[in-house]
Amino acid sequence: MAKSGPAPTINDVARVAGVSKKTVSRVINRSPLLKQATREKVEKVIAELGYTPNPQARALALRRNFLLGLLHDNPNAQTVLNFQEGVLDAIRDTEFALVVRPVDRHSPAMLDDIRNFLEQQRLYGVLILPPISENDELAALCREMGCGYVRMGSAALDEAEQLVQSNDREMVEGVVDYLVEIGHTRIGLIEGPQGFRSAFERREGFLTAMTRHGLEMPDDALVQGNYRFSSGVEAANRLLDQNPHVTAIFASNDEMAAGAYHAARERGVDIPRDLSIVGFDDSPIAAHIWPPMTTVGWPIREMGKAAALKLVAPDTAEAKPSCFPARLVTRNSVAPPSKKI
Amino acid sequence: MAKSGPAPTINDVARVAGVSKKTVSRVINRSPLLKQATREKVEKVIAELGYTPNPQARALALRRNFLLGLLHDNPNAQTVLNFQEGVLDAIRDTEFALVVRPVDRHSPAMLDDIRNFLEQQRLYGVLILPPISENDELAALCREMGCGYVRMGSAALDEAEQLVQSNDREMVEGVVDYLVEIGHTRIGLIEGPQGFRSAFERREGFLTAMTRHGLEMPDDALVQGNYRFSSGVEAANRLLDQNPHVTAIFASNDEMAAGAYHAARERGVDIPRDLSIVGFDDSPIAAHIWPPMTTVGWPIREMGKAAALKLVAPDTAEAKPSCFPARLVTRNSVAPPSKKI
DNA sequence: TTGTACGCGTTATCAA
DNA sequence: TTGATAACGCGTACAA
Repeated sequence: MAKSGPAPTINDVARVAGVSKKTVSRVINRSPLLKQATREKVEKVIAELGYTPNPQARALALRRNFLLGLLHDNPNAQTVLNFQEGVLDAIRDTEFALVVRPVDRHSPAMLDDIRNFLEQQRLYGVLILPPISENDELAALCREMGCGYVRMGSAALDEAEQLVQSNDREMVEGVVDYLVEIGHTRIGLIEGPQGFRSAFERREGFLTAMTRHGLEMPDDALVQGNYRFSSGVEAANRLLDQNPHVTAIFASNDEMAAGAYHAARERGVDIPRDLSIVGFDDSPIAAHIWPPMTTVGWPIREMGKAAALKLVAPDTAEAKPSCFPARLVTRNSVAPPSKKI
Repeated sequence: MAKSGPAPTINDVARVAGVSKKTVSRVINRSPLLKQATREKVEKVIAELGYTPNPQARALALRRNFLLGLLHDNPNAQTVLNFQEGVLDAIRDTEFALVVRPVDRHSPAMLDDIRNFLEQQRLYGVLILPPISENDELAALCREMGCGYVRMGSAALDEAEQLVQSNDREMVEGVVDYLVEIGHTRIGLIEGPQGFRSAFERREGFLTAMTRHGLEMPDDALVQGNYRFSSGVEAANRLLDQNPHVTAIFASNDEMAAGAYHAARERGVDIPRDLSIVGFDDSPIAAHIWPPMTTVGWPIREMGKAAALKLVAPDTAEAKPSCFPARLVTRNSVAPPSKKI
């Protein structure tokens, strides 16, 4: 280790090693055309001095920062944080750091804001979470600015190099299959808001499976929510107002599913005896609510890690996959329909 | 607005304005010794050209980045994200950006990691969330590195300039007062883990109030958890194993309180008829669980904003307060004790 | 395979 | 009050 004091610079290393600083620079940047002996000599000095390159100087010279940006528009907290953890798994012990940037997709100035942000920060690349990951103009902006990007989504939004996705549609088909298998025929859907690709995919999966099973899907069995708890309450109330009401509900996310729980409780409808509920996300609420909720869980942290690796180490094996299958997490909110209804 | 192309630099501004670049620099940095006319002339050119200083170059010259760091060790997701939102409220439309850095307080290398991080990134300042905000060595490290810092906590961990805190102890006293007022005398406490100042403060508040009311606090009415759901389940089971059991439980956070809900349900203990429960945090689970939970909510987002302002604009009024009182959020998990027990 | 000289865009020193 | 010039630490032509 070096003695404390002003941190050693590339010049110190060059002087001590008896080479030019360009040679040191080559070692740092893994230039292939270097004699092995030189490289080792320099590396030894680097270790002795405890030298690390100054990121600010590099950023200035390269016109590019060793910073990854996380762009998101307020999906649920757990998703953002899990993804963040994954990104940090990927860049741990590297020179990269993560800067977080929430944006407002309803603001007309959003794209300009992001443009300024990218122009200012000169990011190495950005990771974009849904729902703004679905905005193609934003992706185009990144390309135009020469900023790497990876989008996270529920469908094939982009090329594999710029994408981590899950198989929402297929998973929801599986949910319906499961419910039908144990006897449900009247199944309600609480779908997510317009303009969210995840909401679209999940609805399509739902409807596809219903059709495949030859099941009717009356108009009033499909209610739209906005991914918030209260919209789940309202939607479930609409579904339960009918007589007879559906025996099972799939909600497009856990928060709305929790809202459906709430509505059921207020009416004295027992879960799962009188009503089965399945959510999507496997957020903490799903495990903590009573009865524990059956839901679809997606590997968000792994997706975050892979997304970051696509930017900082695109050639590693872990950076290759772009589809991350979700899985059904079976708990206690589903049962066969009771006969009495 | 400027035409697109390479962004204008300070040299462009200087040339067009017919001054030296140092003068432009003085304008940017609000140097007081500038003739008003010169300043206005330069500012006009800056506006015309759409010039903004290059952060990388500034960072290199100043040896300091215009970056705020958020250091946290995995408290709950909602807390981190709310705080983050507050920080971003504070730095919106400024040159600052936020970099997030989760750390592992159990790692022996934590302090070294953070030291490297600070040395590398040359942050303007860091915001530290509990529980690592309680680590005095970490604060000392920041001072040593010349890095501004603000800690968030449940007590007066530091000087007002480096602190945003809530009044946990007092609030929990209020919770006990409330429970006693409506008739509870046997109240259980599920406390947080050792080494968390928040856990300590909340316990002290609890015990102080119990003593003040002349109420007994048997050893088996106090159970320790670790702030996780499952520990809340276990703790509540211990509390409910007793006969007669407590008529009310205060849990040191919502997640454990939700665990207590779970335990109660499994035993057929009705909330709030047979058992009142109060949590702490006002996290989403509190509003979404059944029955909606009475809990203590603290203004995390405001705290985040104030904390950031203490670093970037310490002289503004909003940066002054360091204590942010929590408040009791009354919902439906509390009722007078039923007679039958 | 290695070194020299210069550029990146800003701030700081010190003299005018 | 302003300006010339030298840092800041690293990368890149281009030459050797």
